[in-house]
Formats: sequence, C-alpha cells, structure tokens
Amino acid sequence: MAGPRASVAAHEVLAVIFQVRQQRLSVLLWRRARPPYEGAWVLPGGRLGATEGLDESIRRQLAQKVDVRDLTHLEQLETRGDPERHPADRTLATSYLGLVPADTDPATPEDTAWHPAPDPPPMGFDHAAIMRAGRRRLRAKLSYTNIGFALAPREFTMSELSGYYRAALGHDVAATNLRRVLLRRGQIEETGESVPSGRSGGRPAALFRFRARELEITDAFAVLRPPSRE
Amino acid sequence: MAGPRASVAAHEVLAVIFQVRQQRLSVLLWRRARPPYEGAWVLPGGRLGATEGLDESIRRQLAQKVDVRDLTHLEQLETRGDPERHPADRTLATSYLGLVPADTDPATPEDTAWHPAPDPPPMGFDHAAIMRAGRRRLRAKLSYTNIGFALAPREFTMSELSGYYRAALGHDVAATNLRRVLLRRGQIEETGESVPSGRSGGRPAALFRFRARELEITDAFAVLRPPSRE
DNA sequence: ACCAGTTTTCGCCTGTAAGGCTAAAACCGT
DNA sequence: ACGGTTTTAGCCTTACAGGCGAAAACTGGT
Repeated sequence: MAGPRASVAAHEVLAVIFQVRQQRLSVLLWRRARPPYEGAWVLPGGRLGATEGLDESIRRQLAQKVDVRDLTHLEQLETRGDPERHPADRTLATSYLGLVPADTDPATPEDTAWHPAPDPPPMGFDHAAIMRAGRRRLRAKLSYTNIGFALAPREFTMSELSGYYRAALGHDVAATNLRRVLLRRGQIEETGESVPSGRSGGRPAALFRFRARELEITDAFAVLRPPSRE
Repeated sequence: MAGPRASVAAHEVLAVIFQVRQQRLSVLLWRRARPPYEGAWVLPGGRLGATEGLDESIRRQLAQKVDVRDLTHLEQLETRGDPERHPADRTLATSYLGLVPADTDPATPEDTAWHPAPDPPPMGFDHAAIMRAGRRRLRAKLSYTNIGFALAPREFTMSELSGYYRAALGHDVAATNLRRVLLRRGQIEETGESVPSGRSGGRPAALFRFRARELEITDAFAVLRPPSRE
C-alpha cells in the first residue's frame, strides 16, 4: 500500500521583497545568470543549505542582495512543489514575504533591481504567481494588522503614510480616515514634532510613529468574541 | 560567497485534521509504528512521492486514514525545516489544515484515533506545535470567512451550529448573535424545514444551511476600503 | 501687512455591524 | 390548561468606518 517511490528533492527559499518607491509598490528582482530561464527576472533566493533552517536560509540568501538590517518584516508565505515547476530537477520552493521601509535605499548588486509590482516584467519559473500571493498577503494584513510599520520610515506625516497605503493597496486611501482608524486602534502616535509641508505652502504636518515595530493583530478583527466578562 | 553545501532533503506532508465530536474539537492522530518516536502519537502524513505535487500527496496519504470524500476543506498551513526537527535524517515538512463536518463518522484504521485538540496526548517530533498552528488558523478564519461550512453538516439548527463554533473557538458563542452575524453576511440561509428540539419539549428549531461550500472571505473584513464609487 | 492658494487637521454627521437583553413564539409532558 | 423548555424576533447600546465641510496653519506674492 506504499505510495509512489519517496523522493529526495532539492529545496530552495525565495523572497518577495516589497518597498514603496516613488509612490509605487516595487518588488526586488534578480536577473538569473544560468539556464534554465537564463536572463529572466526571478525572485531572490537560492538553495537551502544542508544545515540551515528555512528562516536562517532566506536571511542568508537575502544578505547577498540587500542590507538585511533594512528588512523590517519577514514572514513565511507558502510552499510550492508541483513536479513541473522546475523544468530540470525536482525542486520545492518555500517563499517569504519581506518588507523594506520607504525611505531607505539599500545598496543592491548589479544583477538586482526594483520593478513595479502591479506591472512586473516577465518572470521565470512560477515566480510571478508567488509574487501575486505576496501582494495578496500584504494587502490583507494592512487591513487587520499593524504591518504598515514595516512599509513606513520611523517617522512620517499622515499624507506620506496614506501614500504608502495607497501604493500597497492599489487604491486611494483618505489620509483623514486612515489617521482616525490607526489612532483609534492605538497603532500610531504623534511624536510632537511637525515638518513644513509641500513646496507651495500649507499647514505644517504633524509627525507620527508606529507604537510597535512588530506584527500585531488588531483586536476588533476577531468577531464572535467571547461574551462580556464581569 | 557560496553558502553552506546545498542540501537534498527528504520532504514529508502532514495534516491537522479537525472535527467537532461530542461538543469538543478533536484532532485525528496516528500511532507511529517505527522509531524514532515509536508508539508516539503523530499527525497523519508521510513522505512526498517522487512525482507528486504537495496537495496531491497529502490527499493520497489521507486516503489511507479517512474517507477523503468527508474532507470539506483542505488548505496549506506552513512548512518547517529546522535541521533538528527530525532526529535522524534531515526532513522538511509541509503541513495542511483539514476539516471534517460534525455529523460524519469516517471509518479510520486501528492505528488512528481522535483526540481532544485542547488537551492532546504527548506527540512526536514538532507535531504538537504544528497542531497549535492549525488551531490558530481555524480560529482566525472562523471570524472572517465562511469556514464554518466545513465544520457543520449540510443542514443544522442554530444551537447545533453555535456548538460547533464554541468547540472550535474555545469560548461561548451566543446562538442569537451568531445567527444575526451569519445571516447578515449572507453566509447561511433557512432551508424552510424545522426539527423538534431537545428531549423535553421546546420550540422546534429551523434548519439552516451554508449558501456556499467553498472558502469565501467576508467583505466587511477588508477595512480601509476604496473610496465610495459613484 | 494683507490676501490668495495650499495642505493639514478637527468636528459633525451618517451608515452599518456586533452584541446584550427581554419578550414572544412554539413546542413537550403532565 | 399549565408549567417547563427551547427557539426566535425585536429593541437597544456601543463601536467603528467613512464622507464632508470648516477651521487651522503655513507660503509666496503684491
């Protein structure tokens, strides 16, 4: 009753790294140097080392592409294992979602570049589908977690923040509503300082910061709560 | 700059199968027949076949433990790859969350049994942690999706349904509130029929069914919506 | 110094969803 | 018919999302 012959497959880790650059959600891609898909854009990553954990491995691979200290968030996304996803050898891939805050410009090697996430170049393997899964995950978590902290710099104005949300969500976000929602949830707070606004005048904008810099799930999100406790 | 020697690791798939049995959330476990962890309870699953996809593999493995037709939901959960998670060989594991509706009693082999999920027996490997991840996922999705359809039989009364939710969530759920929430969301509808209630009288309960039997995400869950379209 | 233009911020209002509570409805057995 | 039991419907409160307009706070030009 044993199934098909058990396989011993290669395993790779990949990362979907997003950053908002010039008002657009961008993804870090790497130009592949060898066949198959030589010259195509792919997600950064590589083979799992013999003694590495998965998290450990993706951090090591990324260290060759971006300054890992700029990574404000990293979480596992999904694992793909279709026998045909890699034309040559059988290779499973575990992907991660990573975020870089909007103000930093990490040094990247020559074979690596940022591309617009809504309209990426043709990508090798099944990496385009993995990137879409990353976008979906990011969009969903912007609603019910404080994950915005990972897209925004340490301090920001509300109009800047709404710009990051707009880029990531793909639709307009009213700064006034965003402010209320995040303040009520206790995700952000005023720093007390303010900065002059745009080139042609305008009221100076107050600076805000996220209170936490780790992922937290919004309470209100859990519906069907336990009955009121007394 | 090449990392550690690339590994070619074994890969297994595991499933966290939940069912509400006698008002309690239960998990299907399997008594392991060989070392390591011989005799310990583990999650059902096994080695990935050489030509199988991951989804395909977990369905094949499960077919040996439960009638797969009883599975109303199955989704990928997470992948673990700590080098120490398997004492002998390096083995990665991709886990799935599966659900069986409350009224069925699938035939299971002798080495397989249902155990209370809140208070499981000692389990081998890292399977206890995987099971907890499955519970967290289930609890979260009960809030913002229609995943209840996979826990409940085709037709049910509201007090039965609130029992399934209570077991899965681990706290009381008011039947009257649950009814309103699910009706407003359009997740459930009345069948028109009703059944006599408990042993000692009482108003007969209306029967309900879920309108969809596939996972759908509740709209209201996405906060920070696009501005009103006209 | 004042005014027009700009951007941010505040306040008021609306709609909708969650959830508590009570009364009514609909049955059973005696 | 009446008390016990369970389900269902209605009413109310609270909380959050989001629209809109007015006020605040600045810049630059006249």
